[in-house]
Amino acid sequence: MSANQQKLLTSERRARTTINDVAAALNLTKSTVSRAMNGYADISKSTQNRVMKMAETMNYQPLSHAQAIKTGLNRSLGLVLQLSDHDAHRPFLAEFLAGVSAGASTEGYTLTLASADTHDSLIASFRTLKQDGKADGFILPRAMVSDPRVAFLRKNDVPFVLYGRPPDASNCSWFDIRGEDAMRTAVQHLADLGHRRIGFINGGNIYAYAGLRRQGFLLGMQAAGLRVDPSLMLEDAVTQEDGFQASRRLLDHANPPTAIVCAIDQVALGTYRAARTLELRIGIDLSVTGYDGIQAGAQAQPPLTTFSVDNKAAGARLATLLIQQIRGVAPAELRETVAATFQRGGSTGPAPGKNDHLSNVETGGRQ
Amino acid sequence: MSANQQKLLTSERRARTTINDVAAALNLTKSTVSRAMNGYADISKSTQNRVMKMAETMNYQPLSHAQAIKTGLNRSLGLVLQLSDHDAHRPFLAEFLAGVSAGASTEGYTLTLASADTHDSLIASFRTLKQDGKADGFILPRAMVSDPRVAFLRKNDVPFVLYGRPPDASNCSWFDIRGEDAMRTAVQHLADLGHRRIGFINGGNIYAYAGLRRQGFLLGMQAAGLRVDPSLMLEDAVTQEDGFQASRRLLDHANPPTAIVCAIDQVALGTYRAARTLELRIGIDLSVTGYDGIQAGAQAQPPLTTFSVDNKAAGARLATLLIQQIRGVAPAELRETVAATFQRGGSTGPAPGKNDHLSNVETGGRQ
DNA sequence: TGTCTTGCCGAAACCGGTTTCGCACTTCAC
DNA sequence: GTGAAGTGCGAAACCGGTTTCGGCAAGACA
Repeated sequence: MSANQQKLLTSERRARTTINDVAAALNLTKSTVSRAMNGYADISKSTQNRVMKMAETMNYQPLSHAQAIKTGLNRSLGLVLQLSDHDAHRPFLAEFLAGVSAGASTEGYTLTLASADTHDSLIASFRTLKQDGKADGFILPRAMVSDPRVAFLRKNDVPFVLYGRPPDASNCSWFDIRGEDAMRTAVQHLADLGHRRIGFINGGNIYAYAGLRRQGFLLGMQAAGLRVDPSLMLEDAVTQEDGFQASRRLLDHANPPTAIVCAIDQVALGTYRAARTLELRIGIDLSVTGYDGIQAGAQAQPPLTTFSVDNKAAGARLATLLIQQIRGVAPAELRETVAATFQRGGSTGPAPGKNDHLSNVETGGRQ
Repeated sequence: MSANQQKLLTSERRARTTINDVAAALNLTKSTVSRAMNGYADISKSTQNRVMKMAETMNYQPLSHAQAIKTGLNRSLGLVLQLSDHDAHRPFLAEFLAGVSAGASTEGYTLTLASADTHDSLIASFRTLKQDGKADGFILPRAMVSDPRVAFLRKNDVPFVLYGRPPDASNCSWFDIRGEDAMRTAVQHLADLGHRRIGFINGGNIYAYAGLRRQGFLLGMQAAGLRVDPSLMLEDAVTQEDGFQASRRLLDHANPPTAIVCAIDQVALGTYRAARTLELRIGIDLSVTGYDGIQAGAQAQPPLTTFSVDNKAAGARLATLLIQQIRGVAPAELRETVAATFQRGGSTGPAPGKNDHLSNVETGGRQ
């Protein structure tokens, strides 16, 4: 390469400042600079400060893949999309990914994305991503009850953080929204409105959240002093169509509920459809609550009473938890939950019925 | 490190086979192996074959970040999400990203994701991603008419591929769906059904597709021999609410259209709402077409006549185009378009009106 | 004053690749 | 038979970091 070309490179590609540049500027060797930046004990506090300051002013940041060749760590977080996931996941994806990458970038990390459609390719994705040093650890959206990703990563000692709380918590770190509290609050809210027969349509049974939300519903019923009718509790509804079918079953019940608690907004929208086919007015003849805070719920008529979830913030927290774990913090110490935000819409109203003095005159009970 | 620990590492972390292993197995030096794998001319065909075969059987693949330290290329594609993007983008994101990462992985590449909310952070994302060697090139979703990303990347000689065709095509490669053909087909379809007054609601003006689709609409009108009424052409509608407002304006027209061509499904759903408020029956009193093929359109009553787009395939193609460009193919040679798939729903029907012998008896014209 | 720590840093090896350079060996022309 | 050109590979430098090792100087202790 000619001197001219060299010069061109330096100016045009605005050559990065390397560790050598920093070392030269301080009259130190690069080994000293390296150890100073990594906080080795055998570097004096004063030189460490000098190095740090100089790195700051020279805008020096070590090249992650140059470090990776020796350390094996690339400063990048992995995330594998599963296309088989039901649609409820989709609307959040943009916010969630934005949150993850934002959280990662505040610590100098980046996000590496892969996708898988089959079960085998799922595990293979994790394997190659880790082996090729493309990811130092993984974020696992949608914790499942029996999670093959967890099994694989745990076995291979790869750091990971779950979005959700699995039943087998050993050596896991996680972030989650307390969906169970939301379900409990939903029941409370409905009970306060005078409802006594409350149905429940749970989400996907393979996911960890389903068990929690069922429990939350039961706790709410108990706290409100209401009897639980097992025939009013349905499981495993993840789409709007599922919600429609399940709602029809509940509403066709000999003694139908006056309110339905749904574990997922999409399902609640299915309840809207079911109510429409029966000419029941949502919020008057039938109350419904959801969970997730999707946009379609807010746009529905009437707006859905639900619990909104900040998926962007969740992604950001997951990223920082994972980074801490990669840096050595024990997984069991990295567990966090936050509450969902109750969002009252028009889909919940006073319980209808003859013995309800609150009910509107024109709102007769049905049958 | 003790010999024991060394052994442990080797067995447990299933040490990768390195270039040295391959060289040793063949009694060659690693420099020869490297040049053989990279197709240097000064390596004989026979040794190249031997090396390739051995690499295959030993399952050797060079560590991308080890190469990157010398070459600057990391075998990873960059993609920066813009949260400000309107919602129409969201439902496709999962498929699109899955397509990109799938396309990338077939060539041994991975996908690096970043996000930005402000304009400044957008360009900054590109800059740092490239400077830190986290991305060899970029995929730019949603080409804009005046695209700051393009300006920046072009100036800095960073490879990129657009999803969409910008007006200033110089030195750009792209993949796109021919939305203009779809608009033309939509008009043709409506004209065949007897419609003569056809409105048009275009999408976001900042995006490159808007100009193309408008042109397609006009071509369709011309081909059908229909007069274009400028007051029936509206612009810049990207949300359902936009579509509602625009549709109301069209339907409140003194001489309203009997059909509306929408450049976006979300907007078409807004037309549904507008029609409902005027008690117009979609597909009977008013025909509507969309574009995108979102799920909500298929679920609407009646199902939306639209043009569906395979975003997963698009993502995959974009990835391979970008990889080719990174490998040296000239950008101008990497341009591809495909057609959208016409999907007839119930939202388009015979034109209503007194002089239409096809119209159902009970379907009177309005006014 | 001599020796033994201790603190602090430089020298050099190393990570897994790429790339330049030069040398030995053939091939060909004369 | 000799020189020149061309072929095919090894040796070694290099990329930008990390990590081990060793040594010097200052202080501690006897």
